[in-house]
Amino acid sequence: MLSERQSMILNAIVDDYIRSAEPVGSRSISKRGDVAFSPATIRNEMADLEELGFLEQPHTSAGRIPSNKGYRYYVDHLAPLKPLKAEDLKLLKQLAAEKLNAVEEVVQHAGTILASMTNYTSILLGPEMFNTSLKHFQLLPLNETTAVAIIVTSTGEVENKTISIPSGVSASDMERTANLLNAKLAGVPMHKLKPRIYSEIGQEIQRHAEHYEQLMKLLDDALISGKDQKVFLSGTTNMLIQPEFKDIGKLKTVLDLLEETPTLTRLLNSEQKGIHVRIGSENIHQGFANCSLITATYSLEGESFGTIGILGPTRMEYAKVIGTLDLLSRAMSRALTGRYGT
Amino acid sequence: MLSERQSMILNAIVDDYIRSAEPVGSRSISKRGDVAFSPATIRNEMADLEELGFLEQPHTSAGRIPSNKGYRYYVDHLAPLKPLKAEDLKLLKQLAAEKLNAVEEVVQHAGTILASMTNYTSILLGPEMFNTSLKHFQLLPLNETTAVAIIVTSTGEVENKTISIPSGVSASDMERTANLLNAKLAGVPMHKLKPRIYSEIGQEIQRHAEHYEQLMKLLDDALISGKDQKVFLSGTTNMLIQPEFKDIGKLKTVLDLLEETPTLTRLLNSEQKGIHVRIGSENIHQGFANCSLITATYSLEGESFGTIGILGPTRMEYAKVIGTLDLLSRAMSRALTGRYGT
DNA sequence: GTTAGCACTCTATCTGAATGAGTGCTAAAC
DNA sequence: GTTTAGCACTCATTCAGATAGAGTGCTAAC
Repeated sequence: MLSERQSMILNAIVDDYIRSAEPVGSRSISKRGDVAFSPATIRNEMADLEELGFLEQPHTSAGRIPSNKGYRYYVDHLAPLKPLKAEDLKLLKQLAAEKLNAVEEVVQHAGTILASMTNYTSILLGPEMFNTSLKHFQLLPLNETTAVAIIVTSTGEVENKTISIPSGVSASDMERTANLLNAKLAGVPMHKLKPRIYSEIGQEIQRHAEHYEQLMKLLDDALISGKDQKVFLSGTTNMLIQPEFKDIGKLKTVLDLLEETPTLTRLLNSEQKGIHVRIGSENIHQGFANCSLITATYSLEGESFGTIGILGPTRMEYAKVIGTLDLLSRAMSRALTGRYGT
Repeated sequence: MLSERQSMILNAIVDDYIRSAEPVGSRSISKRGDVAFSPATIRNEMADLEELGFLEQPHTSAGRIPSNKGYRYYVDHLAPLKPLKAEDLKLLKQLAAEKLNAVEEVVQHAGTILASMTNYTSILLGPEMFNTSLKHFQLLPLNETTAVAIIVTSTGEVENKTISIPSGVSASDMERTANLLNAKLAGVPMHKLKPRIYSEIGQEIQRHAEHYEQLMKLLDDALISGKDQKVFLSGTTNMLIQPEFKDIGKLKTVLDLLEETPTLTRLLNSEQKGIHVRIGSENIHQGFANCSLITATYSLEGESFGTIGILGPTRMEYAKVIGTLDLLSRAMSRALTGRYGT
């Protein structure tokens, strides 16, 4: 492992580089004050750190920049969790104070705040269906051929889907079916809905209405929606101000990826509870090779509920972002539990 | 006005510049073939055109580039409506063929196609509330303090809003109120909803339920939503490939503006029926000074319904975009009328 | 009215020199 | 043995000057 002094030097280099985005030289480290050795000594250590893979050198006569391994060490061992600035705390309090009714509004607003606090891009995943249950189901015919299916969840999320009515199915058939679902399945977790329909409701439908097959087909269509978590993006243009993305090509790669909702969902969903940091190539998608992603989960009454992420260049203000994310995820959990807890 | 020959030369210059993004010289015009004069003659005409304000010169020894006035003349007089390429037509047909139920899906999909066909950014405005009517209204209590209000329009759009229940209002109060609205106001145009509530429903509520004031307040809250048209963006990253936006500063100005939904709504809504071209400073917002916006409207049974826009640099392929937009707006109108027409 | 010819202008590109930040090594100091 | 001063060396960046090339405007000839 690294010696005390090596740690200090690595820490100083990462810190400086995060601020300046320029290779860090031995002299500037020596002058910082927190590493009281001469440039020559620091140079020797830097050579060692490079050999160990924690640092890289763009070219022979340049300073050093952290490698992914270097960032990883920095994050795992050193990052001192600075307390947030007063003005940032005020922004966070604002979230709690605002009178937001719908979960989606809370999530959306949290994303905006996060992006403006960090100057990076925020990616938030809305509530997982997994943890909400059915509040109300409705089938509303629009004309002879199409109808709208509306699902309301326990958290007040409304999903809707326009479907075509299978031939032969009447308005009263649909009404009866919807009533049946509400009577039998209100309160059932969303992810258990389909199995329950097949096991219980099917027979009931068969008894009460004609066109069993068609009605089941219709329900199948109606319940496909809402499967996917909603993705909220904020601060995408913050990517533009990062010097590592002054190259339009790299920028486009990242921005294009940010438009792909499924990619984002996959990216954020792969984390368990708590705060996680993925640095550069540790990211699943290789288009994010120059980026780091820090994620946290928020919850409703202890049940993990959704994910918050901050995407920025690998040269990211880890300490600040981790601190912010930690506070914000707690604030969100509190806000939601206060509103929708039993 | 311009002479025949001046027109030809202006046309050639704009055409060349749209392709190359580089100032156009007299020699290259002469070599194109369609203006059979020597460079010297063309130079004389170019000097005149510059004096008249149709052309600009970046510096003394460079070629000419079109001014906004030049583009305007090009668009108004010259742009020959080229027939679309076969592959593009196929893409358009695809839109008609796809089985899309909801209006929003049609709009969204049209935007994607448009962006990929033109390589610019598409901005589409969803249906105007103005032209849809109420299909169904519902109030669903979530717990003691909050409820979800759901509005379904004649086109199958579902708007929902979570609201807090004024104290004293009971579930049965809400149910009765919702039933009343459905009975009395189904089929009423959305924009007439509020006036009708005040004039007719108010008294009814007063007769049937307690807490008149609170219920009216609740309805007021519930109907605020859905006021704004939805904005669909596609191909924002196409801005990055335009050489005029290799300057990150300019790029950020435009991309930031694209995130401001109200600005976009205002921008697109200011047009009457048909196709319109706004060039550079003709745009309302001065952040779009380097851009041109081409808009078209789509309709349902002749009633103007929403707007489609293409945003690109002033150096835009006007002929192609206008042609595409014309076809697409017709295709959308057809698709919608086929599905939701009476 | 049109065009060839030519001087002139201005940008972009290349070259080479100077600058300076930073390293690695060696030898002396602690 | 550890630390540091000193020095030669490397490499990117910057700047000035030279050059090439694209394009113009003007004049005079056709």
